[in-house]
Amino acid sequence: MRKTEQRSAILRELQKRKDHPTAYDIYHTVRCSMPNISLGTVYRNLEYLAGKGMIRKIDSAGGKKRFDPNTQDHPHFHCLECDRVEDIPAATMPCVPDAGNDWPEGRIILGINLEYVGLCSSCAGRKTAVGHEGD
Amino acid sequence: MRKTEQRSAILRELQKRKDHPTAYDIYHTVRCSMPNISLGTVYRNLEYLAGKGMIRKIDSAGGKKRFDPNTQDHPHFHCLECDRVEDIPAATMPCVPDAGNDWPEGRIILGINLEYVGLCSSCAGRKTAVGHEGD
DNA sequence: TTCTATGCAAATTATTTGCAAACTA
DNA sequence: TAGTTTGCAAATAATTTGCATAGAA
Repeated sequence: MRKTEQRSAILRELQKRKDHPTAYDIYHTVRCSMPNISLGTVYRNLEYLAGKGMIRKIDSAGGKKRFDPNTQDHPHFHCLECDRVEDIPAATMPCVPDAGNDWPEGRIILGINLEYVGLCSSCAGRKTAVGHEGD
Repeated sequence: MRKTEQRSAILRELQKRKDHPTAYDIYHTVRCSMPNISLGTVYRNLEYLAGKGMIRKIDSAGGKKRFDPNTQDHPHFHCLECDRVEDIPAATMPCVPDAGNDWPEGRIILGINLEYVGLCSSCAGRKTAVGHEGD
């Protein structure tokens, strides 16, 4: 593992964000201070860092992969309206039957992804407050 | 909504499977009895049926979308080794705080996706039974 | 110097879309 | 007949990969 400006910049950028950026999002931002960085490098580093367990890759609904600087198991919330992904406090994680150990039928659970889908507060407010059901 | 042979065949095929096929998997199978069906038709119908709530689309880890004839909220298990997706009885679903209603910070929860990742029984057995950690 | 990481572009993979023809109601 | 659905192929979108060169140890 070599320490490169690119890798540091990518990690630093991800860590300062609370939204859950895609590789392209990171690329787009890091590019401001590092105009020559390539999308491929961003993808490679994000993948690398996730492999090292320094960040977490989340497969949220919607196709694209997103990244999270928080490597601890915690739920996410995906808004169907604005497509944003928010964090949900880990306290609401399911009552996992022996995560990390054997489990029903001999499986070995290594991780959990819990995603709630629905409408975020802004989008929900916009729909229920006034009563415009008809969108 | 018009009833076409293709749509029926796709739905029928999905309903008879317990694995969680991708659009291509369905296409590949349905093709045996309906050689001219196109991938586009499979994608369109799967999307259509999911929209109608007749089947469920699941965004599992790994990039491709998979489909499930069971529309009820229930957990899935994704094997990191063989990439298979299995069903987990709904009984192990998390203790959801008012799913379907408002929730922390004004969100409205419409659905839940719970995915456990790890090693399925076969893959787990292969790794722990003999003690071949190296691989 | 040695070998990893980068930039760039081409290559893949998954999914979507346009359009004329086929088919259902 | 009227309007939906299909097949085919081209178009997108997201991600990966090959390769020569720049850069870190």
